Amino acid sequence: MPRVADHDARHGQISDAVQRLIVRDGLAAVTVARTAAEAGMSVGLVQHYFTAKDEMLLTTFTRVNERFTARVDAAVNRGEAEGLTIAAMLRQALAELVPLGDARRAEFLVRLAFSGQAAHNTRLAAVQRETLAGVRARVRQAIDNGTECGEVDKGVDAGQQALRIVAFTEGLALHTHIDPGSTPEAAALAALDDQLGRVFTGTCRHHRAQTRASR
Amino acid sequence: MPRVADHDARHGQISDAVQRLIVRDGLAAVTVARTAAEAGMSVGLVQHYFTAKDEMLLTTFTRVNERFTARVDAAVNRGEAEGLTIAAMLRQALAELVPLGDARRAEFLVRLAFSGQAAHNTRLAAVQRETLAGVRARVRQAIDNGTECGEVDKGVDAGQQALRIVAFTEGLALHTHIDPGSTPEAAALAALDDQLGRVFTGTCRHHRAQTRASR
DNA sequence: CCGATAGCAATATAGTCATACGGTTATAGC
DNA sequence: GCTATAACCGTATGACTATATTGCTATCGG
Repeated sequence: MPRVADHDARHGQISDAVQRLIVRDGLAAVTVARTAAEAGMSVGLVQHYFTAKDEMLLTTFTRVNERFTARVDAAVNRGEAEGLTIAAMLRQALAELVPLGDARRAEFLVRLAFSGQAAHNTRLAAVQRETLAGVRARVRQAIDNGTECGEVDKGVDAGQQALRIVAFTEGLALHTHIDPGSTPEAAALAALDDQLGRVFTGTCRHHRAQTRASR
Repeated sequence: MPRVADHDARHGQISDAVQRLIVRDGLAAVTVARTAAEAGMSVGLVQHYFTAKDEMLLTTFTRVNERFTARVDAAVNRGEAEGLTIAAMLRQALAELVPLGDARRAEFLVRLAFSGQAAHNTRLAAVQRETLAGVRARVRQAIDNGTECGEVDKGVDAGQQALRIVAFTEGLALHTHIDPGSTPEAAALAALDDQLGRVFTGTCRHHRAQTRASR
């Protein structure tokens, strides 16, 4: 058969170009011509890999969310490996949502840009909803583990608290972005700690935290 | 002089049309031609009142934010008139941020749509930042009043808590929008109550709450 | 009552956009 | 080495877009 190309790599190149454009100039500035230029390829090639612009954006959003979820997972695994308390581990994981530093800031801008579109695009909305559900599920699992372990009081509703913790974190992230002046890094993280401290009130009985999520 | 028109009324008609378009089809679907049609006037007339599309959008965003802030104030005044506790009054005011019901949902969608744009438009960002600052200031004032009155413990940092409460509320609003299934109205309001309950722990000493903001 | 001017409309213009399409090149299998 | 076919490019096309422009109309001040 004819010559072969690494489709996944190409999709990645294009998605990365889209993300760079969004971060630099906003979602409205993303055109397929500009994306092609940014990715260093021709318009025709972008078309070859994405039948329509919609597909390109959906794929980009999906990939961003996957990477985002992977970062949260990585933070969880790292915390676990380092033998941190569940609360400390959650803190690291949730800090991934807040736009501190270039990487997180870029990711946040992309997710924010798509938030507006998702309201009128079923497929984008689904991706967004599932990502949110995933983060909530992980936090919920951590709280459950905390309950079993002793860091969390029995009787707290894990699902309810997970919802509140994630909501708080996202609001904090948004405000950090809108007005970094009155929400400096230290204040944001302190707020996060405080919120977590209201749920994680105890100390783990085991000497090693068991935080493996079902996944 | 020639015939006169009510400029403010025209601006209002056009802004309202823009808002309806955003709610129905998203910010990307807003064109001056469609706006004119939605407002029931000619393209030329829209141009007569707004020198550029940017101006039109900025004015729309400004008006939405003013209305939004006014609603928060109205809720405060209403609570005050009804002799509610400061906590109850704040609850009503903050509930205005959450997209429950058509009016609040529409307003939320418009604010969300502009959030993405504000990241790359200084003037939109300024409006957004000032609106946020206004809401925070009102919450802060309420907490200060609560401290004086006895509903809030002395020693709580009003600014810090106001920041956290507003952030939490906005996160809750966002999640209510993204996934109303797992964030039903009752759950959102309960979460809000819980968050407020962590700051407003006491009871007012005076028989009438003093909640007048400086403004 | 009249003319200057704001209000208002219709059309022209220049540009951008997503997408279609025709063509070239390289290579995997035979 | 031939050939089918994926990879890839450049440009054409037609739909929109924001905005400029031109001109008509109604009415306020004198």
